[in-house]
Order: sequence, then structure tokens, then C-alpha cells
Amino acid sequence: MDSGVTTMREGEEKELDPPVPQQQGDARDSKRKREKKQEQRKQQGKGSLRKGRRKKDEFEESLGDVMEGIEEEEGADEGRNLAARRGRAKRGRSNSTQGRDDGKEKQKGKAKKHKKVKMEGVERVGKKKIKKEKMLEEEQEVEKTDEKEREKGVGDELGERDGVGKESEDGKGIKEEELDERGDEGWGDTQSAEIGQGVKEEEGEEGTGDVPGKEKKQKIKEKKPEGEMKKKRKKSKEKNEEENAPGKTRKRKSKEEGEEKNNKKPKKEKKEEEKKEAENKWKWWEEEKKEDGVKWTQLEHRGPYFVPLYEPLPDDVQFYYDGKALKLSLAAEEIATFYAKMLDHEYTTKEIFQNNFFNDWRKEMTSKEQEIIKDLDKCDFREIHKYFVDKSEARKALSKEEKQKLKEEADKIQEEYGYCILDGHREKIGNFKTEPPGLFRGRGDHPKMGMLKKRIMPEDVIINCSKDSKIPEPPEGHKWKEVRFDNTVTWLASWTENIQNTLKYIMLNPSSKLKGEKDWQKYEVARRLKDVVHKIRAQYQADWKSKEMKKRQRAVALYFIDKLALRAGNEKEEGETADTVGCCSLRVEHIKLHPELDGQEHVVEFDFLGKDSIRYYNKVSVEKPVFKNLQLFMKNKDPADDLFDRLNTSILNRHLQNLMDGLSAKVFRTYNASITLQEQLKALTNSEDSVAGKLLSYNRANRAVAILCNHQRSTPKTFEKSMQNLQTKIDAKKQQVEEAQQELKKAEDAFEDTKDAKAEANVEKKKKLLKRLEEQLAKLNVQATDKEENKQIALGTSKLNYLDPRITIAWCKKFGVPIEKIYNKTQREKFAWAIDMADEDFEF
DNA sequence: CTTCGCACTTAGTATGCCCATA
DNA sequence: TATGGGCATACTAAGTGCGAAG
Repeated sequence: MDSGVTTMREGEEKELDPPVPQQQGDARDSKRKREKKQEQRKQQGKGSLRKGRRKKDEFEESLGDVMEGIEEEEGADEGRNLAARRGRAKRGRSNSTQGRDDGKEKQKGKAKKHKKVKMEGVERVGKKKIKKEKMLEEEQEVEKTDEKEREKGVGDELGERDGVGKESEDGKGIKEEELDERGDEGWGDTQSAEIGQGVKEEEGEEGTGDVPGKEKKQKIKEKKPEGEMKKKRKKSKEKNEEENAPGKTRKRKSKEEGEEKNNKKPKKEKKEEEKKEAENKWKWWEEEKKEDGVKWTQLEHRGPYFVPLYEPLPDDVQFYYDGKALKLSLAAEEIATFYAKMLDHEYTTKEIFQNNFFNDWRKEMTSKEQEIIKDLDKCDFREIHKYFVDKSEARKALSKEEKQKLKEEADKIQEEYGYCILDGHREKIGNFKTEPPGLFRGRGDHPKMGMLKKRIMPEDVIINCSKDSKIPEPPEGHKWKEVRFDNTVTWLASWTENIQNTLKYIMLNPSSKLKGEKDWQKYEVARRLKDVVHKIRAQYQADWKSKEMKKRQRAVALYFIDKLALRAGNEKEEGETADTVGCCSLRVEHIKLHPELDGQEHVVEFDFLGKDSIRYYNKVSVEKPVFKNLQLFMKNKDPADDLFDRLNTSILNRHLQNLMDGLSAKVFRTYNASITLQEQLKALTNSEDSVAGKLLSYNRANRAVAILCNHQRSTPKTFEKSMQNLQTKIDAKKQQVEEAQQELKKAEDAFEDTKDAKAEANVEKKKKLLKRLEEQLAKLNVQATDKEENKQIALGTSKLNYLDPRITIAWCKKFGVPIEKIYNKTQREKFAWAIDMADEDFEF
């Protein structure tokens, strides 16, 4: 769900929207779709019921096939091997924008449809009202069918239920669901109960030593692990004090050695500072965990740093309207500069962007300006644009001293506002500045792109700190919106942003305790999943054949999430954000079924836009029951209908929570990413390799994960060029190799002739040279491949968010790779806990 | 239940900065 | 000394998920 504030606001707006008379293609979120159908049904009167029944028959038939297909292949599974995964995910984007463009096309089509539908609407009915009426109606409808179902008996149950199918697919009918539950309770519940128990027991026994303290839930549910955890932590604490300490010093030394290879004096000083810092670094991971939900006892900070106010343009920089210079009011001018700055960005060519911008701009104009400025096309921002381009050039051209000065000023601000005191320790803040005003840049096809993002004032900001701390002073002449003392949250300040009406926060840096602890905990949850994942897989495979539609959908969705590492796919408010989906929100149009493709059976072709409008394109061969189920789910649906119409993330997550404490859909991503890294490292690393070779293996493993998670980037602008450079190098090297070969041949011939020792030595020498050159060439070639393969894959995201750092640390220690070859300074700070605690035999 | 409200993680891109190289 | 390439950092949008309210 999106921000609640957004939702509410939107809800209000939507009430004014005319209802939609016909089922149309914009039904991203099933809620709204249902409303529409409801409306439709209302208008059609009883006719819809009849139609529904007819469809029912169709469903019954189709179900026959499906059941057959599924029965045939009981227990076919374990299709999820890495090879399959690795082969997946052809890059959706062959260049930086292709994926997005594809998406755009699609979305445009949709938007049009949507508009049309809206226009056709007649009545104005509130959202909730529709919903209630709909439910009532459905209840009645379902009741009728229920009676029949009962008579028909178990065997037909599913068919009947599915038969309700399309017409009330929205429908699901409450009673129907209740019936389902009751009917299947017998085995359904025992199953999950069994699994649940099994899981819990294991958890209790396993209790990995380094589990971070868990919050409320676990404490209430099971005291034993918590107790054990504490003991173990104490133990590890002692251990750290006794054995680990020397070990650590050693480690740190080697680190320095590694880095000092290319040292210069100033660098050395820096190192010293770093070292000192590292030494009095807070080792929170060796401390006891706090009580339930309480995040801190002391929090003191300076409040956010407010970005500087607008500086008016110099008089000689003019804005022109319809060819004539026009002096704008301050407010209007500021907004004009926002647009002017972006002039050479693709954004400004988009109609939505332009319209949104122009609308918002006009709102801030004086009435006089409003009268004059009526057409964006007549606005000429070029002079302003040039002014800013020049300005940034000038900044780049500054002398060293001037740059130094600027940097010092920035450092001062950082020093002053960039840190807080949390429970007696000085911690770095992540984002201590308020976001400057500007034009909203949504990603993908965002309906709000170009809207004005307003300046944040102290009056918008809520401060959070501890009661007894020095409360931050608002800038002179201003007041805070509110000061609160809530120690159950981690943020220091917050404000509501005006585009989507969502909250923005000032929070701590990833190196902080608050973030680190959470991160650690995340990986511990994923590790617990490792112990039960087999059971969960077995269960969802069994559920593919469930009599309940709901369960089947859940099982297939979970399969996707597990096998393909899809995101959960929360529902989104339509028209507020770009049209993107995750697993639960997939629509029929996002997959294609191929009974056979490229020699593989049961291939599902995915093509949709995910988070950040990044295209997910993949062809996967799935198990037969999954395939059959998908056919069933898609039957009689429009392309724009939800694929899993009886599923949403909260249903799925509730189910997962029952299977394992703390389990939610996203955990599968973390788990599969980390386990993949571990497996790949095992498979790829050759202990004989040089450090460079090992690093390559690491990157390969990392890449496998990035591909799994579909982490993409636009091809770097400099890619072509640098690739060319590399190619030139390769060619040169090839030349050298050839020459060396000739030389060798010559030397060999000479040896043939003379047979003297000198000639022999020469041959050896040439051989060596050739070998070295060949190696260099090979290395360059590898580099080129690596680069090519990497051009659209972003490794950073998985490294930072999905891969348990302890796997990496353990690998580094085991193979003697310096950690700083893999993690840069920031990353080492973020993962300090892992670096400190993981040893070489850490197993995820 | 479903919806709302909030907190927090995850994400890609723009920009800055540093170093190697010509 | 300039250049440019690439990594690091800054930035902020866009997700997930939980718990409370309706």
C-alpha cells in the first residue's frame, strides 16, 4: 500500500470521478476493477448473473484438463536449480532506455483506455459505497451457488467455485471464502500447523549464536531462544575480549598493508585518523539488546540543515515570453529556473511533464503574470539555462584553494548537522539536509512528473529527540511544526512532501547501530528461512493441486517469488504513480504462456515493469502444474485483469508469517540472493588463483545475484568509448603476442642450427615472454567480457542490500583476499558488525 | 476483513572527486 | 597540466510490511 496520506487524498478525489460503466483495460488494482464491474453489473441488472453461470460451465470444463494435468505429474519438482536461474533474464534493455520505452508504449495505451472509460461514466458514487453494495450483492449471489455446490459434492467443488469465475472474480464472495475455509480446514490447517511447528522447533534448537535480539513478537512467543541468544552473545563478547582482540589488530594491520601499497604521505595521515576512529567505534553488536520496540534512550541532534534560500537571477539574465523580455516575480522566477535547469533533459520534452510544470508554475504566478503567460511554448528559458550551465562550469574551473575552501565549508556543515548523539555515542546521520525545492522527477511514466516540489520550511518539520536533550533550535524567526519525544522510532525529523503527500524522514547512516542492527536481523531471518525453505517449497508444490483457488494462486505466486526472486507486489493507487507491478499485482498481460519454446516445455514469458519502472523480461520453464494453473488463472480474463485475483500481499504475508516467525515475501529475495552468492563462490573460486582471479570470481558470483534480482542500470555514457579503448589495448597486445611468437620461432630455429646453450636459453626466454603476453591478453579479454556483461547490471544494490556480508568476509578470510578489495570504506563502515564477527567458516 | 497511516528498506541516477595517463 | 574515466557519494523516489482503525 502506498502512503496512507496519499491514499486518503486520492480517495477523495476519486469520489468525484464518474464511475466506470464498462470493464476496461485499466484495471491495475483489483479494487478499482471490482468497483467498475460492480457498476457494470448494476447497470445490467440480473443479466450479469446469467452470464456468470454460463462462464461457470466453461470453467468447469477447463478445470477438468487442469486437474488431469496436475494429477499426472505428482511431485514433479525441484525445477529450481541455479542453472535455470542463471540462464534467465535476458536483459530487458539492450540499451539504456529500451526497457523504459517499451513500458511507455504499453502505459500510453492504457492511459488512453482509462481516460475513455472515465468519460463514459455517468453517476458519481463513492468508493466505499460501491464496495459495500458490491459485497452485499455478491453474498446473495454466492449464497445461491453455494447451495448447489453443497449438493454437488467435493469433487466438483473447485469447478463450481472457479465457475463463479470471471463474473465475480472480483466477487470471490465472502461467504464462498468462508465456506472454503471450513470445507478444507481439515487438512489445510493441519498441514500448515505441522509445518509451523516443525519450524518453530527447529528454530528453538538451532538458535544461531549471532542472532540479533528480536523484537516484541519473538519475545512474547518464545522465551527460550531469546535467553539463549543473550547467553551466546555474552559468550561471544567474552570471546571478543580475549581472543578476538589480537585477531582484530592483526586484521587491521593487514588492511593497512594492503592499502599502503600505493601510499603517499597525506594518505598515511588519513589512515591514522581512520584507524583511531575505528578504534573508538561503538561496537554495539557486543551489547545487550534493548526492550521491545524501544529504539533509543537518548537522542540529541541539531535538526535538519535547511537548504539555502533562492538567489534571484542577475538582471542581465532574462526570461522571454513570446520573444519579449519579461521580469518575473521572485516566486515565478525561482520556478522558472527549475525548468530552465532541466532544459536539455529528456524530461522537458514530455507532455505530462510540461503540463504538470506549467500548471503548478501558473499557480505561483502573480495575476499579472498569469494573464501574460498562457502558453509554455512561448516561454524562452534558454538564457536562464545558459546562466546555470556557465555557473557550473565556473565552479568546476575554480582554483584548488577555492575548492578547498568550499569543501571546508561543507565539512563544517556536515560536522555540525551531520551527526547526532544516540545513547551516548556520536552517530552519523544519513540525510541531514532538507530536500531542496524543484520539479518532481518521477521514474518511468509517472503521472506527476514535472509538478512543483515545494520548499521545506521549519514549520513543516517535526523534530524527534529525547526529552532531556537539548532541543534543536529552529532557524531564526521560525518555529518547528512539532517537537516530539518518540523513542519507538528511529527518525530524527520528518516532514510531509507535497507531491504524493507522503512522509520523508531524516534518519541515521547505514553505519549506525540502529540501521546495522536491523540489517543483521534481516540476514538472520533469511538464515532461519534456510532451515525451513524445503518444507515451504514442498507445501507450495502440494498447494498447486489444492481444491481452493485461493491456495493455488498463493502457491503459484510464492513459487515465482521463490524461484524468480520477484518482489511482493503491493497494490498501488492508480493514477498516482507509474504503472509498475510485482508478483501479487501481475496482470494477465504481463505473462505469455508457451507450451513449448526453444526446446523447452511449459515456458512462461514475463514482461512487465517492476520497481522504478525497470523492465523484467524473462522466459522460464516451469513445472507442469504451475503452467496448468496459470492457464486456469488466465482463462476468461482480460489482459488488464489481475493474474492472481484472489491474492494480495497481505494474504500472502499472513500465510508466510504462519509458516515461520518473521517471514514475509521479501525475505525470499534476501535468502535467495545470499544463498546464491555462497553457492556461486563455492563453485567459482579457485584457491590457486591470484587475488585478481579470485576477485573476478567474486564479481561473477555477485553478478549472478544481480541478475537474479534484476538489478539494472543504464549503460554508462562512457561505455562505448572505454570499451573501444580496451579493445585497442587488446589489439595491441595481440600484436605483441604475434611478434613474440615469431621471435620464439626464430630463436627455436637458431637453436636448431647451433644447438648451443646460449640459444637454448634464448628460446626459454622467448617462451616465457610469450607466455606472459598471452596471459596478459587473456586477462584483457576477460576484462572485456566482464565489462560487456556488466554494462547493464548493477552490482551495488545486491551487495548493499541482499548479500549477507558475513559470506563475503568469510570468503575473504578463507582465500586471503583483503576485504577492502571488495568493500570500500563506506561499505566497511556499514558492515563493521559483520567484519568484526564473521570468521572464515561462517556459513549462511 | 479492508483501509489507512506510518516507518523503514531498497533502488537507480546525477554529481563529485580522485587518480592514472597523455 | 589537462583530461577523462570510473568509482564513491549524494540524493530522493519507490518499494515492503506491519499494526491500528474503521
